[in-house]
Amino acid sequence: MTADCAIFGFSGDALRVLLVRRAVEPFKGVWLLPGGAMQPDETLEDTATHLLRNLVNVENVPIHQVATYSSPDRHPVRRVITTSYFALVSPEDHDPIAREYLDRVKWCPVEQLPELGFDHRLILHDAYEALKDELRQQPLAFHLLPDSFTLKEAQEVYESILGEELDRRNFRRKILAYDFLINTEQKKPGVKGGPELYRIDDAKLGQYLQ
Amino acid sequence: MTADCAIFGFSGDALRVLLVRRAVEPFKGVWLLPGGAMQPDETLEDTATHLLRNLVNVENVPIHQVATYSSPDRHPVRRVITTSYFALVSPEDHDPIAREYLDRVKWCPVEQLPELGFDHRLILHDAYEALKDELRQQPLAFHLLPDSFTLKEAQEVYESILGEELDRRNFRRKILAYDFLINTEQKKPGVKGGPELYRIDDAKLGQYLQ
DNA sequence: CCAAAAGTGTTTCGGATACACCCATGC
DNA sequence: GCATGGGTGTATCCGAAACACTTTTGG
Repeated sequence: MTADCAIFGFSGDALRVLLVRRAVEPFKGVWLLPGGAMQPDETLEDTATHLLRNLVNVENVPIHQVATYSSPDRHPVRRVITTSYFALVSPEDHDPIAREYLDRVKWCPVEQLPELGFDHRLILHDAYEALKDELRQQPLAFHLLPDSFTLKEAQEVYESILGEELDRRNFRRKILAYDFLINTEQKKPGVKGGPELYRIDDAKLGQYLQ
Repeated sequence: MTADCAIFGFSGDALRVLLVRRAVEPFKGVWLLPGGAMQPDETLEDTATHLLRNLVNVENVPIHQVATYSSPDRHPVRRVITTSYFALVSPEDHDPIAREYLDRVKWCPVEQLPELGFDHRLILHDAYEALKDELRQQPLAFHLLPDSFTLKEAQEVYESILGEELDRRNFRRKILAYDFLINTEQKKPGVKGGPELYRIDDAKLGQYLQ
């Protein structure tokens, strides 16, 4: 029993997902989603949370269960049932660390995926769809932004995740309708137009999540 | 590793869910959702499908995965991870059969649930929410109806599942917008108003499912 | 005939979309 | 000063919801 995690990150340009490369057989040299075996006294959520801590060194990032995959032949050697999760983090937080049975770790743009081992292509596809569904229903991407940010930057996060362009004015109205956005009354220097900087009221944002 | 299944049935009056009562310890005499252990060469979907065949003798009923529960203490004796599914069947198809470690099986109205063992109250709650979400998005309840039926009967199925009353005219327009409903040009006798009977084009209905 | 239920069409509302103008800044 | 981007408001569209009248049938 394992937990596989699609760790999505936004780095300022494109949405990326963390991939690892196995250093041991089977599937040596093949790219995979990071995964870990569930330990005797932990939940699958614990397992996924440990992955996040070990690979990208983040704590308290919400994880979302997606689905469970149980085909008997999905792993060529032994029976492995896996439950998938997704999480959203900022890649800058920490460089991913290759360790144990992995020899490489990389942030891969979701539009330029290599071949993935096992059934991880399917798992990633399902996780990405779940991420988009969630983002359309609740504002779960604001922890990717710096302490203060412009609405343009927030919009770029949304567009990168959803993979589509959004109307600037409609996006603005939609997220300003929330009350967790606080106008700092300051303008971001060095940018034409002088965009206003906003920050998040964490307590109020939390009310919209989950 | 087990699969637990919330088997929902519509019997003409209210939405019901199939509950079983354990005949052995632990939790002897306690009501539960039916569940089964995954066998070595089957998927969890297979396990859930076998439950449906053994308990209510139906085949080819679509099942929907809901979530996986892995808390170490959810089962008092040993570690059991379970993946939940829901399915929609017609209770008239077959009387449920008590066998093996069960001494009773019943169709229980979802509004009058007894105490459930383990964490099955939570599992059932999640499954019911998933059922409602799915029904709002796709017409997955028409196999509960007889070969020919009135729109009123179809509406009652929807209302029982969703637990809310629907506007007759809006409901009518919404489902007539689909092209899988065929007017048989016959009227149902014995009912005031002389409602028209419809039947389903299975091939076209299938296009809207999944 | 009359009560009850079925068939039909219109209005309204809210959210989402599309779109145009003015203002602020960097160069 | 001018090109680029930011801030603001309005018209439109679409699906959902609310709603009233006529027709058909059983009693």
